[in-house]
Amino acid sequence: MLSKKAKYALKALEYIAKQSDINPILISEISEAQNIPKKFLEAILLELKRAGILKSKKGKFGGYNLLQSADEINLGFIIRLIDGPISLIACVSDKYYEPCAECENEATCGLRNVVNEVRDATTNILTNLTLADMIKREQRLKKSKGNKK
Amino acid sequence: MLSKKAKYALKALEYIAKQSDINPILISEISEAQNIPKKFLEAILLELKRAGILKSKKGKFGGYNLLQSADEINLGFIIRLIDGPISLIACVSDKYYEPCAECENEATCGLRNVVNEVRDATTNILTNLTLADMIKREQRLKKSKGNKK
DNA sequence: AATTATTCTACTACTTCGATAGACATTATA
DNA sequence: TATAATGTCTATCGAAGTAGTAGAATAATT
Repeated sequence: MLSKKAKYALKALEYIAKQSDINPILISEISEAQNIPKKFLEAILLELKRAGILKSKKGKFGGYNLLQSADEINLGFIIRLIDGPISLIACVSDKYYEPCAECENEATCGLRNVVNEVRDATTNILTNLTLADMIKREQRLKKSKGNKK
Repeated sequence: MLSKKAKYALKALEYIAKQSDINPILISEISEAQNIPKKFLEAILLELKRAGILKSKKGKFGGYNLLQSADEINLGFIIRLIDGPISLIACVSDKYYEPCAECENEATCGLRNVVNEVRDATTNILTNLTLADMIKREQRLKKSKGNKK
C-alpha cells in the first residue's frame, strides 16, 4: 500500500497543477482544499522541492508552484521518492536493489521470477503515466458522469 | 514491498510442496533449508494451517504437509493472507476496501483511476499463478541455465 | 519595522515488523 | 509408562516506520 504521505503528495501535486501557475499556491490553501494536515503537508512539499519537482517562494505572496510541467512529472518517480521501492521484493528492484538474504541463486529463484513479472507490469503503467495524465483522466470521468445524467 | 513474513511463507510453502507428501516436514528442517528463523517460521506455519493451506501432525515424527495441492494454492491468496491488501490504496481493494478519507467523489478521482489500473494488472498476474507454477518456473530456469553451460 | 509565508530542527505517540523465550500439549516408541 | 520429539500458545522485546505536532529561524513584501 502507498503511505498516506505518498497519497498526500500526489493529491497536492494534482491540486497545484490544476491552478494557474502565475501565483504561488499557499500550503494552507492546499491543506484545506485536500484535507491534508498542514504541518505534515509542509514536510511533504519540502521534500518535493528538494527533489526538483516544486519551487517555492517565501514571504508574503509566497507559496509553491510546479518546477517541472505536469506532463513531465512521472507518477512512478513520485511514489518511489516518497515510499521507496515499487517492487514487492528488493531483489527485483531497479533503484533499490538488494540481494536476497535467503536465496542461494537469484537467477533461478521461482519467487523472484514471479515477483519480477509483477514489477514489470506495475512499472510499465506507472512510468508511463504523468501528473497530466492523471488530471486528464479525472476530467474525463467527470464529463462522462455528467453525460449519464 | 512484501513483508519478510510473506516471503518466508511463500518460500516455506515451496519447500513443503517440493518434498514427498508422505512424511510430514519438520519446522526445523524448513528453517534450516530456507534460512528462516525457526520461531518466526512456527508462527507463519500456524497461520497457514489456520487458513486451510497446511495440515500438521503433532508429536514425534510430526510436522507439516500441504492440505491443498500445489496447483490449488494461489499466490495472491497467500500474500493477501499475510500482508493484507495488494492494492496501493484501500479505495480500490476488493477484499480490504475502505472509503477514501480525503476524496469527495471516488468515482471521479484521477488517482483512484490510476491506482485501480495498477491493481488490475497486479492481481491479474497473482491470482492466475499458483504454487505449482512458481515451482515449474524455478525448474525451467535451472534447466535453461544448465543448457547454457 | 511589521507582516506573512516558507524552512528547518526536533520531538512525540502509535503501530507494525521481525524475532525470541518458555511453558504446554500431543504423539510415537522403547 | 517413561521419554524424547514435535507442534501450540502466550507473552514479550527492540527497532523501525508512520502520522502528525511545536516552535524557532529565515526570507520577502509592504
